[in-house]
Amino acid sequence: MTIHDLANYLGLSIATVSRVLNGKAKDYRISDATSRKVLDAARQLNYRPNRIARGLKLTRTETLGLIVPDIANPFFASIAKNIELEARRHGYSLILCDSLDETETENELLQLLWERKVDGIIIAPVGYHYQNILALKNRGIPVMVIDRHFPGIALPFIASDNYTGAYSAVEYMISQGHKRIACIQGMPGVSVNIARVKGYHDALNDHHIAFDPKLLAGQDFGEKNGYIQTRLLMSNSSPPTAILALSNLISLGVLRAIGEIGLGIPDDVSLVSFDEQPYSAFLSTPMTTIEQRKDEIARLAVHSLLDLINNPAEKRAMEMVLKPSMIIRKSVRNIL
Amino acid sequence: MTIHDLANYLGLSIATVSRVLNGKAKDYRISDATSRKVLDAARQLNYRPNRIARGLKLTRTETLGLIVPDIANPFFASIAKNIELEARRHGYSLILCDSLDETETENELLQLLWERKVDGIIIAPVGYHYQNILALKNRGIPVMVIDRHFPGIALPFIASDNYTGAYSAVEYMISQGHKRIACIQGMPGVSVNIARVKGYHDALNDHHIAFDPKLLAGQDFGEKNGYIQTRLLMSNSSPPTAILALSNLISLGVLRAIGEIGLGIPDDVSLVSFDEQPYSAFLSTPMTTIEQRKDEIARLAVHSLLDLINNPAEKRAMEMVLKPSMIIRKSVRNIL
DNA sequence: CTGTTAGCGCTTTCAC
DNA sequence: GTGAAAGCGCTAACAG
Repeated sequence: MTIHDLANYLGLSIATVSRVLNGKAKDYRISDATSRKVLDAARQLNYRPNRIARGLKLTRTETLGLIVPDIANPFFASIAKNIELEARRHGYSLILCDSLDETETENELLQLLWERKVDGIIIAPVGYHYQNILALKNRGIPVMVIDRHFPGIALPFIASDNYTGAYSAVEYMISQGHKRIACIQGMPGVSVNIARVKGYHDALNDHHIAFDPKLLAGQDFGEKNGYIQTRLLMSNSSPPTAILALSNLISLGVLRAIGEIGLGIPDDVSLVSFDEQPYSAFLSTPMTTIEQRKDEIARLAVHSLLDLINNPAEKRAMEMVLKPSMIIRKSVRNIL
Repeated sequence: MTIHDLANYLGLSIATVSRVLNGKAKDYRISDATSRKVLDAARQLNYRPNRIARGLKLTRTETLGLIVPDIANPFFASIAKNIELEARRHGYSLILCDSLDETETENELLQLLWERKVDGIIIAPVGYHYQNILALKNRGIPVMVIDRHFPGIALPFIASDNYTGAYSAVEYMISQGHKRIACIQGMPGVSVNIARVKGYHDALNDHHIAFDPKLLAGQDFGEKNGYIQTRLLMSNSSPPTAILALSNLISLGVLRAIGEIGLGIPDDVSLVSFDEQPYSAFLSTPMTTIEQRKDEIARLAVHSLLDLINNPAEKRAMEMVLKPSMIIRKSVRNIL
């Protein structure tokens, strides 16, 4: 069932049919009678336009690409959901790509999305490499970077104010009497991580607590990293009394390690984690977390991207930073 | 940069270029010299075929559609990840669609994927309505149903043995001395739910425990449902000593309710939940769960679908059922 | 061994 | 008010 079949059936030309179907009947002064006939027949025969053909002709696919480091991570899954919904509301479909947190895979994915002629890309990058993202943008395909980003690079982004998030978490722990506060970080060199570590560092500094390099550990946002670093940290001669985990997965690793050692939270160690999750309140100890506005990040990403797509003229750099909030539960002990 | 530009640049015809690029140099006895020149130029000029044009010509887009009820649910997020990875490994991209667990949305999505000419569809259906899925299959587009399915309908599916999962969970609780075992179910009428409820029912029966309709409650797989039903159940004149939650989200609701009432797990109520999660071991009480082979479901779904795509002749119905396993932790108390 | 050409299904300019 | 025809970028049948 092509537009041709439909035109034949109606005894009209495909041009007329196409015009009616695209709501351009008025523009071409097509008679109401014809219009109605076309619409009725289309419904009757259940005609659906071939979007591939349409895309080729219009050089516009009404498809967006989404690249995330790990769609199984509830943080990204939640963002992906909101992006899909918002995109669909505007007539766009989403091609989902998981980069496995690998730069090389990410680059292949970028190529792929180019070949597939998506109208725009939303990417939560691995974070080490922006060349290919920039290259794509320069080839004319609109890009929005979310979460991890590249300060100083002309790539529009939406991110949380990670610095403030970490700063206030540490300040809170200090207010509860903690002085030996460890930080288990994600990937060093990645903006999100840099900002959080700086927040950690500055909060310590501003409260006249010397920064102990031994208490800053870790190298990625995964669970295993949280586990290993906690085991290491706690076997230290003077272990920390509190830990700041820079991701939801890391804190799961902390939990596993602490449990295995036979210690308790917050009795033996206090914990604050980035990324609120549905289960955060129901953990062995309800966890104090730094929550990001996932829904807002998604909504803004789609809107800004569509804006970029529809107004390619405006080359203004967009940088949006959202304030996170702290949800205080019971994982930090007052030791004053 | 089209194939035309490339051909012009090389002083060759687009046919030759196309053939080399598609690895058909041998078939057409194209000289090695020409071949090499084409390949080199393609790399040099960073030529990438336009997949939209290719798709139109070949009536094959190398794209799969994935419809899930809720991509933010870690169960589906995890499946989606494995599907995306496996599909990509075979050269396919994935269009992600979230049906919001609504039949109407699901139907729109099905239409959309048809318009977009995906080569195949993997769908975790809402579960109430199979007509449109069947219609699509009959229109010639291969479909794989996963998770919830439609017994007796000619739609290939991959699912867990939910009956056995529930049966063994209940049997285990009985072995620990429980007799008043409640079941908080998901959407009634949905295959997954029916099978689990039947397993619950039969296990009770086989152990000579009368089924009490008051102890079977709930109407969807969400957290809120788990919460409400638990509150209701526990305010009963003779509350259950154990609860079987038919989804990961439901058990989160149970946890919230039990906490609010001021009771403890497993001291006051025991709990077994479907769907193992990364956090299951770290909850207030490490939770005993029924684990499904998410990776295997994903892998099989992609392989079977590609099989269907490549061998449309074989119309054999595929029905694959995977055994779940029980992970015993500490959420069930022995009251013997 | 390589080139010419006919579409895939659609939108839109130009013509009447 | 409507239609004919060009062409989006690609593949493959046919021709040599």
